[in-house]
Amino acid sequence: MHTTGHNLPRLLGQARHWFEEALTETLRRRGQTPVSPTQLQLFSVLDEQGATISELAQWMGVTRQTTHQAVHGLMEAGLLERSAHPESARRRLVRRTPLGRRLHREAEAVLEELERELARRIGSDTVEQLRAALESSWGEPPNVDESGN
Amino acid sequence: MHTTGHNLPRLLGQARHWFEEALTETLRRRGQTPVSPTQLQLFSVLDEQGATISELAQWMGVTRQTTHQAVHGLMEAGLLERSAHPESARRRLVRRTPLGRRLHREAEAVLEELERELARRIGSDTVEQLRAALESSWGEPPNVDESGN
DNA sequence: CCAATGTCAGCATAACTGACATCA
DNA sequence: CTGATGTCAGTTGTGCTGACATTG
Repeated sequence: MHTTGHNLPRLLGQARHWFEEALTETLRRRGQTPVSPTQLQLFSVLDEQGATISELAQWMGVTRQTTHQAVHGLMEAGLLERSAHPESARRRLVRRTPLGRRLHREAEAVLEELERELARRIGSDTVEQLRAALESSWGEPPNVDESGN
Repeated sequence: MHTTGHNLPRLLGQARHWFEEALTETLRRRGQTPVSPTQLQLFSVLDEQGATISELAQWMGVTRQTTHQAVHGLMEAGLLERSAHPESARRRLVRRTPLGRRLHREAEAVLEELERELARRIGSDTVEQLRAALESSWGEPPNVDESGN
């Protein structure tokens, strides 16, 4: 693996890749509708009540335009639908279709199974510590320089 | 932040983004030669002895072609150079130029400082546990299904 | 008029596949 | 000849910015 032991961002990237590789490969082998990592991420931030494109964009940390195109792709795949927003005419509510809900549940289940498998390999306490560290409030990315920091 | 608390891959992605954002922004503000995240990754896997493109590709987990184009960009920026390989004429050794070595050292220093800052925010023991979890041997991405697993 | 929202169009980057020349 | 290596070319996906219509 050539793990130098150093370089935290690279280790984080590899870990994320481990999950995404296993998840998309599993869904693919089950013959599920193909979804990109980005689309899966959008899926995971969407709750049952639905949300607007702008809200989704904020939660994902990307632009409205990027979100728009991801939503568009998922609508074409029949996994999302838009309906009128109850509070305003210029907002549209994005929600999962029944098919989308099925895929979402399946993906969540796979992720949970992956986490259990990981716990079997490196220990459940290690996984818990990993999760705890990642869920801590890291705050904004700092400036290392003399300024504010 | 809308952290649902769940979804490990997303948490991993955010954490990696925290580092990369801070690193590239810091280097940019210092007026360093602009380098993309991919190029920084290539830099971090390259050791002092140099390596061939194929080796770099394996270490990064991408194709030879992708690696080739990243190396090409870094050569144009004057950060890498190629020399003849001592063992074979068809292989070329990729190495850092003196300028490249400077940038590499600087980036490493920034990453270390970022890790210290993170320790200040979430606790040094938490960071140590994070690193320990990531450095554990996760093995190959598993198949969740009935097959081999 | 102003601000937020959604949309369309175009661009940049970085990954991929395919094809091919070279050389041990 | 075969396989590994490096390279060139083309394609795709995904992010971005800019511009704009709509609406509260």
